[in-house]
Amino acid sequence: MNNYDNFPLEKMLLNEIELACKILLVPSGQTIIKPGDRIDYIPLILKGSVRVYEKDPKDGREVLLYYVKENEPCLFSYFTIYEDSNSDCYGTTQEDCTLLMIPKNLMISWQLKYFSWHKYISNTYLKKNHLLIDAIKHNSFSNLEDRIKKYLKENASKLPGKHLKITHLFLANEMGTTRVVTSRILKKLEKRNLIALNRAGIKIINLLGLTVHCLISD
Amino acid sequence: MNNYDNFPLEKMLLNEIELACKILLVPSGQTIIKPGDRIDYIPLILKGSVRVYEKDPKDGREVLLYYVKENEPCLFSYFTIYEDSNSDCYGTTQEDCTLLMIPKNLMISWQLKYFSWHKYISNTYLKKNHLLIDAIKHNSFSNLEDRIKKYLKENASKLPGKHLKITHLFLANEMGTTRVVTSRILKKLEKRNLIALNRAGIKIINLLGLTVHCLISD
DNA sequence: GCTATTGTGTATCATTTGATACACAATTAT
DNA sequence: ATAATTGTGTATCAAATGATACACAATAGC
Repeated sequence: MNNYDNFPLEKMLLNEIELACKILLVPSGQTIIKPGDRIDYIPLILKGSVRVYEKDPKDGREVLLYYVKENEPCLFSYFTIYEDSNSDCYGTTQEDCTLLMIPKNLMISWQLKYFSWHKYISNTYLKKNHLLIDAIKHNSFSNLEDRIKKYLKENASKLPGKHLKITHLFLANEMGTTRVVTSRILKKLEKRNLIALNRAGIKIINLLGLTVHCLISD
Repeated sequence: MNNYDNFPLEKMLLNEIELACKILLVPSGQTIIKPGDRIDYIPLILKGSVRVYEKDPKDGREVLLYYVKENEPCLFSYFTIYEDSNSDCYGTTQEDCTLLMIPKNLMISWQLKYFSWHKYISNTYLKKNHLLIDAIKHNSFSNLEDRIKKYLKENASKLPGKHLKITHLFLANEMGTTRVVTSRILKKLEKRNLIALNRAGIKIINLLGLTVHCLISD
């Protein structure tokens, strides 16, 4: 009946949550946190997703850190629980979001009081940590083309018609590069018949295993 | 009197530690963990430091994730506490190390029983998380030259004579690139009188703020 | 309808990084 | 002492990426 009782948490904790937390509805595209913001509440995403990223001090180019998805707390802000520091990243909703706003001070006491909460938070940590490590590996190991291919595959696989409705600029930001470079690579992929491009987005035709080397030149 | 009582932990917990854990002495350069290894004990570094990194499946090039330093647990292995998965990174001692080996199962119960332990572990998490984020930003934002400069500055500042005793190959691995590229950039820095090179290592002469742009061409 | 904005294609050039090959000096092993 | 190994310098070429500029089509706003 509550929309936040799909967590693996004790009933008592769920009661506490209901008493202490408020629910916030945020439309898509809203920046809910930015560098310098003070954090008093930890948003936990009940519905939707949030993109966490930073910006280059010089040219404003974005660097994607990770996404926070459904039933996950926004740990970018959790970093500030023990010390009273402020955020140094951006968090922008990618869809319409339902956020459970948890008062910061309760987070700690719950960790000690409820094992389920402790485990839940720890696991989210671990997951995000793995994502960060993956990002590092991916940035270091792979060239842009492979990274774009992987991104397209991962994000389009479940979509109807494998059609990703994003712009080249958005993809460029996801990759931490510029629009021109992205368009160039996308065009190259289209010429090889791996994807189809049009103004509505990118349609994935055939992106097989990660390192399928093209034997036919161009 | 114990060499692990410099943690901000309760006396009772320290007693438990003494009862349950063994101390391991590991010489420098030893790989204490590698991909596939099963983890039953969490090493906590009492003395020394451990380099945590992964390797490119293709050409074996290394990617540095972070260092674990004194009084920190090796969280690369902590990832495997809740699930029984294995390591997927390397951990190599950089100096002679004294490790406190903590049985995996105790980690969880202590987190709930001792607030000091919980806080200690959480803070280590947060620190490593920040390091990972820094690594991502640094890989994306900066070119090799800036990254090398930053690395030299950070690592040589406290050394006698600001003299770093590392080889070009080692530095290349730290940067995730090849020896030739590293030598090339180091030579460039030497020509600008920022560093001095010799077989014994790299001596830092003058590496000022990160983005001091050189106005004199070459 | 017309105009402004947004998204895309593409050419050109510079820079960075990577790959390979080779020379040579210092150190270590035998 | 000689040979093997390790560490470094450097030249050459290729590939990837970045920067800039411009054209043009689709869309949105008026």
